[in-house]
Amino acid sequence: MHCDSNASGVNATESVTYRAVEKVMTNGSKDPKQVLTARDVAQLMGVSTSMISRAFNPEASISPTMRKRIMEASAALGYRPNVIARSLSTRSSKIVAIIVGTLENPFYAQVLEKLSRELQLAGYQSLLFSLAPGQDVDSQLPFLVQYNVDAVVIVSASISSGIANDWTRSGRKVILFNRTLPDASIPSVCCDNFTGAKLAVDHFVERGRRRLAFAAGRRDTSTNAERELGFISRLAELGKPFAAKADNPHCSFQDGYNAALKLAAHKPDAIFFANDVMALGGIEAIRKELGLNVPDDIAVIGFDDIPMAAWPTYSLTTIRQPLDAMVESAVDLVSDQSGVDELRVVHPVQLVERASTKATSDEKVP
Amino acid sequence: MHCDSNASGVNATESVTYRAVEKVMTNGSKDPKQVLTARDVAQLMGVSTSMISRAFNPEASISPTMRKRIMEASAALGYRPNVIARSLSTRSSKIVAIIVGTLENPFYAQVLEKLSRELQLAGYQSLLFSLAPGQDVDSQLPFLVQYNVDAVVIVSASISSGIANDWTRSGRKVILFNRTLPDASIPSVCCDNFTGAKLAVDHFVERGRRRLAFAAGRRDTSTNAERELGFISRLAELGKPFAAKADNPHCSFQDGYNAALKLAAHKPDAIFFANDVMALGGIEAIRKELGLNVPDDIAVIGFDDIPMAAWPTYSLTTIRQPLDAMVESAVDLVSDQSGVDELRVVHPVQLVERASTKATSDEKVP
DNA sequence: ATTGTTATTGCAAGCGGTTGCAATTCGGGT
DNA sequence: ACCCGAATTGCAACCGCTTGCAATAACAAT
Repeated sequence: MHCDSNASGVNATESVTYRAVEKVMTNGSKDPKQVLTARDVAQLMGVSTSMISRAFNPEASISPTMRKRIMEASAALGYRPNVIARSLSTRSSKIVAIIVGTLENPFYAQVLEKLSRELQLAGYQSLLFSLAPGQDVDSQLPFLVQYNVDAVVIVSASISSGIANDWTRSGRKVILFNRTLPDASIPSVCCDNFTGAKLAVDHFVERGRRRLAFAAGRRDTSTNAERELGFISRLAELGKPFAAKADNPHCSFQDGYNAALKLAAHKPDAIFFANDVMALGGIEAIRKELGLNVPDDIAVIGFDDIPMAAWPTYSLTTIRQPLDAMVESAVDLVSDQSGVDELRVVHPVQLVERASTKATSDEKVP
Repeated sequence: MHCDSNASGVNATESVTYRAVEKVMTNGSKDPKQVLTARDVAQLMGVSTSMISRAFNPEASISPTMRKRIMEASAALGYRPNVIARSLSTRSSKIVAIIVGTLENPFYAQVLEKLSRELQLAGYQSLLFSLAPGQDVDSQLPFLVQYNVDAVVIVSASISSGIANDWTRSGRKVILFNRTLPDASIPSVCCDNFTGAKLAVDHFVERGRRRLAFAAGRRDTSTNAERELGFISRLAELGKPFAAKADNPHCSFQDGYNAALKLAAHKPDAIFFANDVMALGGIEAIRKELGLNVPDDIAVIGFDDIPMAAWPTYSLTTIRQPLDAMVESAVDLVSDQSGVDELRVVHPVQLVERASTKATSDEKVP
């Protein structure tokens, strides 16, 4: 390989750039899908492909000048290492799978959006798996191994702990978002659902509500269980009676609507919904179906603080999940920066007061 | 490697299964992240890796019996070809990038959910790129080439046609969803925004509305432009006056809210919003801020038909986008089943009548 | 100048599949 | 039994990048 002049490393980026274009052209016409490879760059520069590789690997041993030259040439040529090929040798794809259920609930849409954004900032790309209703997380596992993802973030939906354990043992990371698993030692990031529910109870009680009801979400989610437990135990602590509770299969608007109707039979003056979407449904039912007023007849608190909770029509008091912080934790867990010691990250919540719990003596909301 | 007995290929699946487990075990303990490879299966069965590969490739030449044996063994062993490795030689990763803007608008959350689901059914996985507000599609391109995705579906957001062209020329597919680009020959799937807007006008006019206003969305989206054009041209056809128009930077709830207030100055008796989310914001403003009634004082029509449009409080008449059909088209384009002849797929829309446009003489909505 | 150290670089063997080509096997016809 | 073409299968060379190891270059010390 006598590869003429450029091995001398002339500083003239000019000439390099020119070659670049030329190469791209010839290559491009040969096979349209072909892009620049490390070898192309190596040949152009008169070095070995190893050096190209090392230039892009921060840990690798390579002289600063060489790295600089390569980086500049690559930039000029528009070369970027092929992640797919790289992941074959390194066994790390820099892609993480995000498994979500339905995005109907805006909270999860937000989660997905922020999570993928932050992951990208941390150098990961996200492979999206959205489960059809009733579809199991486990059903997606085969795909995950095919794509050898570095980590799996499971947002919502239940997962059989057995499988999850297998998976963690296989060296991949599994992170539960807004979910926990009782026994298993799977890292998770959640908010403090228990305390959140207590805050709701206290808020109701402080405002003179006496007949509190709870509209539960899906039975099989830890999130729901914790909120329910917080609600009930706080009532017990205060020696207050527990008006009623309704279970719901889907946590949807419609569920909230139905729950409100069902609970109405017990004449509650306050309802705590397992999440905001349900709360909105509940408010609809209370107003349109029962002809009652929120908050005068029935005060309402939700959970999540989705954007719609702030809309004037609903102006829903709710327990806010610290989404940004939670996402940040999740990303940390994925990139493993924080030690593995902290398996369960729990973020504090905050009650956001709006009109749906204005004290009875306050103004009326027409 | 004297790999004892099994080369004889006994039909007893029984024994194969047993070996399977054994193999997984030994392998697993050696390197936890290691999973079964084609060579493992090949060795166990006493065939070459080529055959394993061919068994999984429908086109390949392989005897039916052999394929059957391999498939069964693979199933028993839990082997699945590694897509990453495969894509290195085939240059087709079976992954498609979906680029979305914000998911705040539930319509796009729905699009994303369905699209990824259908793509998966068609054998693709989706790599998600969610753009931060103001971030350009082009900024994501480098990542796309790194992951050599088979196709890119751009949902929302504007894209510079130059880049898009480069990209298509490079052999990858680009598909615009709910967007078109004027000059370029980039395939797109949309609904008939133009006709949709006309339907809205007709609907208003039939119900005796005389002062129609339009609350536009983002200037730089084809979708918005088409809806606006349809609205204005239909009014012109009918010889009706055009009351007013408001532009909005983000298509958000807040934008709709503001637009309604701005338009109120022109005393419209009907407003067509560029999308549902804006329409909901508009209704809020009309009720809470202006103290007016929908539809008695001002009738409202939206566009998209998001789930919330059906909520009792809003009961929004809207132009429904045939989401399922659109997604199906997009998937077809990705998998290239349909010839490339049909570059622009346009789906018909449908007006869904709800309370927000009940004829003035009808009942009042309290 | 010579030798010892250390920092750089190149070589070559993978990573897990795919695929053109040659070798082998299998039927069938005569 | 023998030969021929078609159907199967194995071999080996990639795909684009990483990395252990050996070779070389660079530089300091004697």
